[in-house]
Amino acid sequence: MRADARRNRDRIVDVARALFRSKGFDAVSMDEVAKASEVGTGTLYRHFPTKETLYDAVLEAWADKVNAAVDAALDLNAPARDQLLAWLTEYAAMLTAHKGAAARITASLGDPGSPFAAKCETYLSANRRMIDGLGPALRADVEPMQVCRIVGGVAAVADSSELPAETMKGMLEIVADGLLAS
Amino acid sequence: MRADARRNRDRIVDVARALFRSKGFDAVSMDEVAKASEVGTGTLYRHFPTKETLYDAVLEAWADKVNAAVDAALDLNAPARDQLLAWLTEYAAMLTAHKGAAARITASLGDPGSPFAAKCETYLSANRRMIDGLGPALRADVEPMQVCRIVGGVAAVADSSELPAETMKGMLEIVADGLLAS
DNA sequence: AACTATACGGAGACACTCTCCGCTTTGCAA
DNA sequence: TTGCAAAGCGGAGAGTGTCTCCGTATAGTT
Repeated sequence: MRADARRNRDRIVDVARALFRSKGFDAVSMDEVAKASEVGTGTLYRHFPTKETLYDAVLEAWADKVNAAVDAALDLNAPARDQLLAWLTEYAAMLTAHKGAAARITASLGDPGSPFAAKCETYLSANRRMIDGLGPALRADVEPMQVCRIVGGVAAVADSSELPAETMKGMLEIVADGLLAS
Repeated sequence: MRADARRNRDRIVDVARALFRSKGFDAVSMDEVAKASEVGTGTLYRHFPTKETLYDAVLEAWADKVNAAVDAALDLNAPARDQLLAWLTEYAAMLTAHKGAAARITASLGDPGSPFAAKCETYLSANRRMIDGLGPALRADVEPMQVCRIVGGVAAVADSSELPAETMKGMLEIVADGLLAS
């Protein structure tokens, strides 16, 4: 990749990240990203064929954070319920960090053709690790995909309704108790 | 309202219901509704100022069904868990009956200005009745709004990913167990 | 039958995603 | 250094969507 292209690409991602974070995915137009990045729309679309691929690039750094959160929760010297709740809270918080991200990512959970497919894999394996780590404390039949979908759904609602963390906590407690062996 | 206006309005709602049901909210344009209803777009927008108000009119008959479902679940001669699960299943099924409805309705849960505000009230009071009916079988602090949001979130995911009923059932069992007193 | 309030309908304003293609720049090779 | 092909740039505009404006037509009353 030519140096000017590299520079433009990096600047676009930085600018887009700031815009998406402050205004939400839907409220930011590609023209707006192009203008703020001081490139033409053609340049923008050369680097990112669709708006979603741009979003994917913006969210690139998440994978590392996800795995770190699993480790942190499992290392917690606390009952399984607290470990689980810590992870779910962190997981939901990451999903709602960008307005509009939770619904979009969660919706593409079963779709290998989605631009978010790689991120979904990361989430699934993180939940797999969490489930394995907690072992028999959880109900026997729980699947990573189920956790991804339930928490993703709750996070999407919280995101679109802009719920406070406190409200979120109450719902995650219900989900956590449902996931634990009874 | 003039007779021709009444006729047009009714026809628009019928046509729109069929279109939304078969193709989903997002995949149907207002032009398409107007054309299929054999009216101009101006006429369509006179009756329904926004696409969402049209959707609201299309979903008008739901309120009755919701209350009937609560009664049916409470009348069930079965353990509380089964009653709860029956209601949650029915509730989620109604939300996913129209593609795209679950996310839209659930997102407007706290917003009194939404065109779906009346429907949200219906759902909330239905869940209130269910919670009261099940009494101490449920965890003490559960709120109707929490149930609406959690089940709405799960339904929205199931809707967007077109999950089979079986997959849905597994997730609702987790939610139900989380709602029950432990 | 005349008249007026009401309703109709479609052209088009505006916003958005994404494409096409002529022009410019970069980086390599002579 | 200079020339040149490949790579990149940028913006006009195509296509599609929601929604508005306003001249025309019609229902219902007198």
